[in-house]
Amino acid sequence: MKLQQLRYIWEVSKNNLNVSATAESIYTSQPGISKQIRILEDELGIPVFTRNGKHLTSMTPAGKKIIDIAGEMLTQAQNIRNIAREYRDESKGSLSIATTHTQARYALPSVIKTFMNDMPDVSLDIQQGTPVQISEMVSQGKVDLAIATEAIELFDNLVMLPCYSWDRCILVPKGHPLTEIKRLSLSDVAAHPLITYVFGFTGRSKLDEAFSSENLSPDVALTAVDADVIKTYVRLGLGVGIVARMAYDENVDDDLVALDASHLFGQSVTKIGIRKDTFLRGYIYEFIGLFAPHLTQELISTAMRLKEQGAIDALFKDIKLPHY
Amino acid sequence: MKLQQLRYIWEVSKNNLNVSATAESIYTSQPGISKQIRILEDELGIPVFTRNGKHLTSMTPAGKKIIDIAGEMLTQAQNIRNIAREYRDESKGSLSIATTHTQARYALPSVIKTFMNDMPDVSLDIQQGTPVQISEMVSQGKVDLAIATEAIELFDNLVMLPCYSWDRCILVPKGHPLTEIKRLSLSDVAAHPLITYVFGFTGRSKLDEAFSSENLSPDVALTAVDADVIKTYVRLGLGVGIVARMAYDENVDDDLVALDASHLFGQSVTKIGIRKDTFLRGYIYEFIGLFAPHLTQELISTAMRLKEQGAIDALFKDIKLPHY
DNA sequence: GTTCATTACGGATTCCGTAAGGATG
DNA sequence: CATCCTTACGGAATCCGTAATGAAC
Repeated sequence: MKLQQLRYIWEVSKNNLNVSATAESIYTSQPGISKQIRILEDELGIPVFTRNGKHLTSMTPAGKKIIDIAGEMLTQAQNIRNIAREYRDESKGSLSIATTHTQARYALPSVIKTFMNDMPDVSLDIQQGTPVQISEMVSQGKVDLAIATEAIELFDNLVMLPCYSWDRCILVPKGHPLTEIKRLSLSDVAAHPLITYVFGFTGRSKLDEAFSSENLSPDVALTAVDADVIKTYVRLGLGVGIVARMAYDENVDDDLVALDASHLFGQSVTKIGIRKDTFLRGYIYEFIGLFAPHLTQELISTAMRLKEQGAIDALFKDIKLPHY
Repeated sequence: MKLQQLRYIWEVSKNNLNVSATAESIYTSQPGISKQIRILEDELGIPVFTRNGKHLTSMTPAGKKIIDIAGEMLTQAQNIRNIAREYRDESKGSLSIATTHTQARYALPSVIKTFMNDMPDVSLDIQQGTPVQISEMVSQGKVDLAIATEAIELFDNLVMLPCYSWDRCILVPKGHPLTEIKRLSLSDVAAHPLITYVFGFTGRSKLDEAFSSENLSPDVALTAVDADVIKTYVRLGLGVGIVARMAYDENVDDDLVALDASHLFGQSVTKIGIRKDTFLRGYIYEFIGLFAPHLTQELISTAMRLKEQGAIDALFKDIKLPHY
């Protein structure tokens, strides 16, 4: 049994059982993969894949289990390489982050500036996507970290670290009737057409919960994936915006008024997602610490270890999160 | 990185960093191991071992971590082989058990007879040792199961499955003064020289606890590792024996009297120990089920998964154990 | 007829053994 | 001087690419 062979069956399983496509994706020859898979199957004495003539049609039950374990072994092999690199040169390496527009635009810039200054030899790579996409990316090991408010909990090979909680505000143009009201109610807001985040984005679910709990069905005139777009349409007078508080900058957005809405909708929590079984380089702890100072290396390591169970829930229950 | 290389560093670490001894133990040449270790270190870019001239003196910090992970990977490789064998021929294979004299002599025979009848193609192998030795053996993967009352809990890579609880009895020759007493007390017993198990064996610790909780320090005249030896000396009139109840057979031991001692000493629980990260063949579940019917495949699998945490304690708290 | 996996084959590499060399205690 | 690891070297096995073959859709 060779690591290479395990890698091949694993890659083939991730490529719809298409050996040719797999060969291309990992830059090797197709017969090479075929051959090695055959050798492995011979050694194990069972087929890993079922074949119809010359096509791979499915995985055998044993094959499924074997491929799962192979995947874990490949992760561990990568961990060994990462440990070696960590000890070889602590400060060099790369860090890839997948996140949403909201984080990339408002929460991350200051953190990234500091990080790039502190760790000049780490190359950073920020990918953007929907919460589900970025969770998937980290789940598959294509990036190191996911930062999002939604969806991370859907992947159970991810450890979820709460970073900070935040509130929403209502954005209206100056002179809008809502600015006259001292303390907004949900029905005040629901009386106007709304402009807010697309479903599945940036805590949108909290909004829906709040309205439906009061049996309100507001007119959502327009949805967008990011606050900049929402602001643009608010400026055009198409409705009132509901965005994360941190998306309002009184210097830049001085033609708009941000009305406090923290009492209307529950707080949302932005989290970091990490694959539970990976070795984390020192500078990754560094980065997380900059983003969420309460997440010490100690705490993160414990969370990774506890992840196997629901036991992890208890770990964060006494932690006071920063609030924005 | 090759699995072979990982195996070499792992084996060397288990052989006091002696490459020659390692080579002998795994039937290969010493330069072969040296070479592969060097190649691995070159690839990783860091030394795994520290060297003083030509002697390996210790593991580097990175090396320690790497060897740990390598050990896990080797276990997983073995799991893959076991899965393959399981699907190839469910009923063939081997099962090795390490246990104590008490189990091998009194608790296991009927189970083993049934098992060998049910699974004629599984070759059984029973090893005997002290509780610590057998726990070590299963911890290192040299046997599949450990069965003992003591010591299993000391190894934290073992899952511990409670099998049955049992009581002790006091063995005396016929006509011994203790047979006159209706309900024995601890001080009654402590008035005579005692013959019982060696420390660290077969629930001996429960005995010590019981006596010391009443501030009694009995005269332990003789200790032995097994009940047969103890019985022999009781027959010679050298003292009263304290043995597991199951060790008294009224047919064979009709020259002795067994006095109930279940109220004097706490119950002991015999457990099975299994390495937490191994794949279990079907017939292993079969065997465990014969030994302890409440241990279903379902329950065992859950226990293995929960082992990572203390969470496992909760799993068995509502299970009613068989009692002997 | 296109897509896809297997078989065939040759060259380069790797692996592993024996033998010799040099350091440690 | 006995023990132990490293280096040197040669034969065997392995790996991986290209080219040809044949089955599936």
